[in-house]
Amino acid sequence: MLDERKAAILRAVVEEYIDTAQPVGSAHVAQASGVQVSSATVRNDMAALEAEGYLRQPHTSAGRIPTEKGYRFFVDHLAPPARLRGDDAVQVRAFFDQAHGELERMLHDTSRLLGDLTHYAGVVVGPKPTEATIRSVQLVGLTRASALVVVVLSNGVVEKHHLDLSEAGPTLAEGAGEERIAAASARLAAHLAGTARSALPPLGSSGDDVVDALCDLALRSLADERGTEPDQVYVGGTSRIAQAFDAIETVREVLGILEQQLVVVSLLRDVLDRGLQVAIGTETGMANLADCALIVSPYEVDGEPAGSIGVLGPARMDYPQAMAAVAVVGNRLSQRLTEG
Amino acid sequence: MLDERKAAILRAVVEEYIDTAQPVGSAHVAQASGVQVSSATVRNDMAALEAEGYLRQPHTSAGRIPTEKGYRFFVDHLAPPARLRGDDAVQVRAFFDQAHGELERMLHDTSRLLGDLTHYAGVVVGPKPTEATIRSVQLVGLTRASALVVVVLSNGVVEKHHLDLSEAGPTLAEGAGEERIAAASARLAAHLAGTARSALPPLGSSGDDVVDALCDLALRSLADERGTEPDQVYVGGTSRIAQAFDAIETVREVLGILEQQLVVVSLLRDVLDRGLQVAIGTETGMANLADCALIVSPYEVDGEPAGSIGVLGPARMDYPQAMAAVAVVGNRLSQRLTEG
DNA sequence: GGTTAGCACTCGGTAGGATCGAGTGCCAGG
DNA sequence: CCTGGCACTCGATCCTACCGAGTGCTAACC
Repeated sequence: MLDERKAAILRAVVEEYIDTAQPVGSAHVAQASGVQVSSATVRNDMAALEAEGYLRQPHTSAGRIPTEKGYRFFVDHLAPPARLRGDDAVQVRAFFDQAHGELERMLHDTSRLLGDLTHYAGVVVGPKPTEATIRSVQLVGLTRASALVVVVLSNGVVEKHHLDLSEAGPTLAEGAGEERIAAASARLAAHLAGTARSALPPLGSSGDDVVDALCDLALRSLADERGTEPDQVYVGGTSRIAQAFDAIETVREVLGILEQQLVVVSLLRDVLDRGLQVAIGTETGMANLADCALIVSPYEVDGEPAGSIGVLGPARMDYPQAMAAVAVVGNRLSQRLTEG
Repeated sequence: MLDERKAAILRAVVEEYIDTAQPVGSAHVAQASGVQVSSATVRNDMAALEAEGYLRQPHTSAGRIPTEKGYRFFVDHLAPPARLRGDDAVQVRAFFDQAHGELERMLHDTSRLLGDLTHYAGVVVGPKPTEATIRSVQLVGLTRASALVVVVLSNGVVEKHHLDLSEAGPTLAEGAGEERIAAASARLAAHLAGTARSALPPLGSSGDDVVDALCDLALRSLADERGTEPDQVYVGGTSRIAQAFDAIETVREVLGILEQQLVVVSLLRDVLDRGLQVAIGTETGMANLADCALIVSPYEVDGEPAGSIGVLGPARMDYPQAMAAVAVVGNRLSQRLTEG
């Protein structure tokens, strides 16, 4: 563990570097509040901090910048627990007061909110669709050969699945009139209402072949999509990435990653699984994110963990502020999704 | 109008510049196929082309690069009409063969497809929700104090609207049991099925105050959201923007624009309204897109113009290839959305 | 022993200067 | 009207000198 002065010096270096993006010299640190010794002493301690792996020099005769370990120590032990800035808090409140309508839209806008608050990229992973019970099922005919299964889940999610009636043979396409579809719809509704989305019970025969075929098609479509349905991911504020980094190469890499939804999902999940709230550099598990840091938080619906939100920015991000933002938005979101 | 040789020279310059992003000198052009004169002659013609505004020199004693006018002439008169490359055609075919499921997902994936095909950013603007008739309406209770109106439109779009029952006074929240909700649901369905989404007829009294209140709440929610529902916009392949430009400043600006959905919608609409298929530089109407070009195409559902797709890239984009990609994807998308 | 002032040293960043070469405009001859 | 030739331009590149922020070390100090 670091003694008090070394910790204060590390903290000063991290804060200064986050602010200026320039290597920090001993003279600056000596002037920093909280450090009351001469620059020579600071130099000695900085050399020690470098030996212990908290700092490094980009090159001889330059100031120090934090290493991953340095940021980690800062986050774990030095970062002043922050409240949200006044007008940010107002913005969050306003957002969730006004938020309404579709879940997707809300999650999408939440990712933007995170981006706006932190000036980094906001990420939201939608709740897993399997964690809910079925509230209502409805079969709606669209054209002669196509219909839609609409499923409402208890968490407010609405799924829809296209059915191609001609797929199941000409008989079905011909024979399925309004009444038959209505019958199948009623049958499905009665059969599935209240069951878990992830466990669809098999359905017996009704005596009408066409109705049975329709129900069967719908059921199979629901079962099919269950596994293949990728988690919804919303990324807001990608342009902040271009603002946070000077090297265009880094921008390219990070944007490329944010575009791969599967990667983003597993990235957040991995970090949460390791019990982390903040992943710095290689802690993210992705080589391309070496210069980045990720702040994650799960959110809940009805007390159950549902999905996660996060912020991706440069390793030299304003951790206190960003952590506060993610925490507050996560809480508010849980609250908003739980109350109904 | 340009004589044949000048046109060939302009074409060679544009193609070379698109390829290399370097100013093109007379010697290169003289070697180009289609130009059989010496570099001195090319120089004379290039000076003339510059005087007429088709080319410009970044600085004295450098090669020429096309101006907006130069690109425009190239697109209008010189661009060889292109077919899609073989494997791209395969990719498009595979995409639309496999495409299924929700409309939103499909449009979202289409924007990615455009990005993949062209290596620029793909943009898709969703169909306007008002252009359809209502196929089915259903009211589903979620919790004691909240319910969901689910509306299926004839074009396959599924709208959902949250209702906050407590908003309408405690009476409603208390008095609305399963049966009342079902009654209201049936009443709404019977009343609205077949009507146009944009013209909701008023609803008379049913004799039950609670049911009436529920119907009223649902109807008002539908009417409310009609106007405020912004057009859905999907942008895919934003990382291509970072790859297409060297100047990080440009990347920042373009990404910033692509994040503003309203701006993107009106951008595409404006360009289409002016009857353009390609907007180059200032033709886009946005100062920040001076170095960009935009290719747009409308798509149709059931023969009616529904939305638009596009590709945003650098002014020095591969116009023939990108135009072919946008055209093909637009047609395929129309076809896919029309067939059911 | 820990702290500090002093000092020699390092080395990236910047500015000035020379050089190179791709590319031009122009002219004279075919 | 086209072309070879030629003087000229000017960004890009390389080199050098220099500056100064910052370091490590040592010797004095409390």
